[in-house]
Amino acid sequence: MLKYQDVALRIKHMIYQQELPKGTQLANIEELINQYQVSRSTIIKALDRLERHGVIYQVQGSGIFVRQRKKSGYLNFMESHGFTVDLQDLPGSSTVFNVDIVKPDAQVQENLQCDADEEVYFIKRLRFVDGKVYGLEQSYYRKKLVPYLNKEIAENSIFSYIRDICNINIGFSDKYIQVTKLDAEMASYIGLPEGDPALFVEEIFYTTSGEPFDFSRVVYHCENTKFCVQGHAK
Amino acid sequence: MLKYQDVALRIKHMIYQQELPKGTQLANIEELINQYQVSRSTIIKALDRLERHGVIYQVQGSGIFVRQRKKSGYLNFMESHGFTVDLQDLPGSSTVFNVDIVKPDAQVQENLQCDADEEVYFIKRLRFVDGKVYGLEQSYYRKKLVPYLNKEIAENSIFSYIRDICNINIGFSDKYIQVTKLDAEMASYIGLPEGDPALFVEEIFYTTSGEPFDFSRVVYHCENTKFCVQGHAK
DNA sequence: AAGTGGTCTAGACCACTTT
DNA sequence: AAGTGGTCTAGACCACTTT
Repeated sequence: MLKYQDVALRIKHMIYQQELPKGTQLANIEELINQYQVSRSTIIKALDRLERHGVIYQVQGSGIFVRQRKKSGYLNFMESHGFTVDLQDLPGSSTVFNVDIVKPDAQVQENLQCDADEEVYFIKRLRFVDGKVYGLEQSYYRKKLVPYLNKEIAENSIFSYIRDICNINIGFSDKYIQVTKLDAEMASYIGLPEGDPALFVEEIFYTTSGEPFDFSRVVYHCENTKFCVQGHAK
Repeated sequence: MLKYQDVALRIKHMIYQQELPKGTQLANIEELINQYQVSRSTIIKALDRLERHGVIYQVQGSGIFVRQRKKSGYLNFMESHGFTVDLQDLPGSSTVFNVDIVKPDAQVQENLQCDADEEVYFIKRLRFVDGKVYGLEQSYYRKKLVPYLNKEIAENSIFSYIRDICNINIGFSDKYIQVTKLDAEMASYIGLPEGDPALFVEEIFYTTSGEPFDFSRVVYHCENTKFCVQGHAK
């Protein structure tokens, strides 16, 4: 584990375990250097990370402060699929309908940057958080990069499997977001009336080396899913 | 202007002006050090910024590459209000209905962390991008921090005014996102049928020193606004 | 083995806020 | 004037990929 990651984690845990309220000032940089026995740059890198994740904010000339935690009941929009996992994660599960090997249609080809004859896994599953439906996911994985998948894996976390078993490093993603009305089929899966509003997100996931390995479409249940994004001008 | 900001901008401009396609490899770090005559750390900080903004991706041991640009027709969700402005910005305008000084109700008090007797500006405006309605915005600004506002300012960019004239440094924000159905009033403003789906975003903006100065609610036109988020695991 | 990005350090100096 | 975070440098060494 890298030093700056370790320091960032320890500071984050300290804030959450002690339940420091928003606005609480932390020790200054000199003190943090002594506490963690690392260089100034390493402390600054750790603090930068925490700032970008909405844990703290730094004020030049003044100090380092605890930021307000997101209101409860909202999912973290940036971490909703695969990226760094939060501390207070809610329990999730899935009902899997399909795990098929198919040929990609034109749209999937374009998003996964692959040919018509390259095989891809197609998985359709209903996802639950805390016992409630939160969305219907339909995703395509390139077999070339994810050679094996089955129902059991899809019932748990596909992303942990991809990371830990396939040794794929997840690098970045492009998310495309819009709002739609549920059609009859979607409505029946989600358990809401046809025509109800829904958030529709298409996302392409890339490995750290820039290869797309997953294209997914998710329709979110409009009542059970609300999101939060803690942004930063930096 | 700071060196790393300058270097980041110059690299970004270079990529966009030369229209380098995705996957194009840039010069390596040693060469960049020579080209821009700054230290290794400054180059790395500049590249980090570009990576987080979705312009490039770096692969350890391999190189620095141009990332795919977001598909056209999608607004940048992270920069949709106040933060760094993109190059290819579309022209925006607003129709302003109210610029009133009011006392905050309970919810506004909570979000702006202020008392019931503190005065706030209440502004209601319909926003257009590229000639099309994209949302109805209702926002509250603390008079203590933004002492003066009028219709003319609200017809243009309130955030540029706040930054450049009020000398407020915009630091970070909390966004809360959900999907709803338009009620009769919203529908008439937006120009869509009642009951149509809409994205509803509440956002609290803070100064760099952590004071909330703006609480806003925006209802987005579901057909005219689609968003993109280019995320990164870092 | 050579090339490329990433981490980490010590230290000088700058920018901004608080006393 | 003192305190606090931010920038920038030169350089050693590590991790990973390509040749």
